[in-house]
Amino acid sequence: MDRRQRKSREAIFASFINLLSQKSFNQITVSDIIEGADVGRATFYAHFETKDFLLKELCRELFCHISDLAEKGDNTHRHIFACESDEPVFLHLLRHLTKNDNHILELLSGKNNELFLSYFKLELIKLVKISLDFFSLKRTKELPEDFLVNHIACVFVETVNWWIRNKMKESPEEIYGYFLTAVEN
Amino acid sequence: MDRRQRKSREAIFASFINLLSQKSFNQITVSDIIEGADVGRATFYAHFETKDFLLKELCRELFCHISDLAEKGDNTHRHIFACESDEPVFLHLLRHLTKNDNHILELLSGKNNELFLSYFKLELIKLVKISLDFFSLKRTKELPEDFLVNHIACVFVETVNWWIRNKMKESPEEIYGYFLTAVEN
DNA sequence: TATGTTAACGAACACCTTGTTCGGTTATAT
DNA sequence: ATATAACCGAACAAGGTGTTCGTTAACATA
Repeated sequence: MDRRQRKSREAIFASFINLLSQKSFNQITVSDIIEGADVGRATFYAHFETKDFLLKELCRELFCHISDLAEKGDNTHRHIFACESDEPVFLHLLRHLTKNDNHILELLSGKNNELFLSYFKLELIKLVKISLDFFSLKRTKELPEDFLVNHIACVFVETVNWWIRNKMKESPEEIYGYFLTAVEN
Repeated sequence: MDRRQRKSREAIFASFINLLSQKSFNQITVSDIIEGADVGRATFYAHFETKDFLLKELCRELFCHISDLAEKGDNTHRHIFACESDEPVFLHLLRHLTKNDNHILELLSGKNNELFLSYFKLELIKLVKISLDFFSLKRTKELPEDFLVNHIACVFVETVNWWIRNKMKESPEEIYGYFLTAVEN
């Protein structure tokens, strides 16, 4: 990809992420974004069809890591990134959060967290569906499977949300413990 | 309140609710609303400061019932409405949903469900906080209290969400059972 | 029934945001 | 060195926002 393209694209993303931690998505205008990115109006529209598409692209980049995990489909996994661990996927995700790749913490705790949490949940559902056996729940049989999948994904998302809201004082391991307890493993 | 005021106000709400089940909130314009309500532009702004305030008012009206429950604070309750029952609050709420007061089902299942679910959750947290003793959880002590409150409220909201998404085939009692199982009571 | 008040009407308005266009300029790849 | 392709910046129409104001009609009260 042309260096100019890359630069513009990244400047737009950076400006967008920056604005997302200040204003709500609806209040952010394209003019705000291009001003922050120091990029011409036409350039913005050359890269992204609309503001909504920009958001979608951002989410895709943010959560592609989870999607990768989901495609692997094993509980202890190895993937593209540097991390080559054998710990459970969900603990692994929590550990990733502490690194704050791509400013994901700002996004998940900012004014628009609902927005990103719902994307987060969508990806998680795929992941849970695959690693369902990992959860040796006592009462798996009492609940419909898709109810259970949805339930587990929600509990994880909300656990993460709670963690971030409370300044992430706890360690990934502790939070992982909370998650397992809450989901009754 | 002046009958004219009431009529305008209700026409605006009705038009708004109708639009909410078709378009996403951002795409709905004030012009759409006043056209549907058959009301002058100036009239709209005499009633509501902006479109966002209209949304807030709507949520307030929708969930005031839950707030009332929360203020009572007892598990088996009696309140302003016709229903004078002694069943658990959460089962009671589920039963309310089947009546679809104020088109709440359309709102909780439409394109903007995230919007209303988050308001729903806010109110529920108050309710859960008060009726926490009702949940005689085995491991209450293992988790921070506010984590637990948040957790229970989320599980209820997501149970409701799942129920509605799946066309509400189950009875309120069944869903209540799912909820208790999921939250491990 | 008569009267003062209050809300709705509707048209106009200034202002802002969106998404597009176009000619000229500059960086990039080979 | 040259062709390509991205960027700039200014301008544009279209459409949404929130306000204003004179006029009309419904309401409450007596």
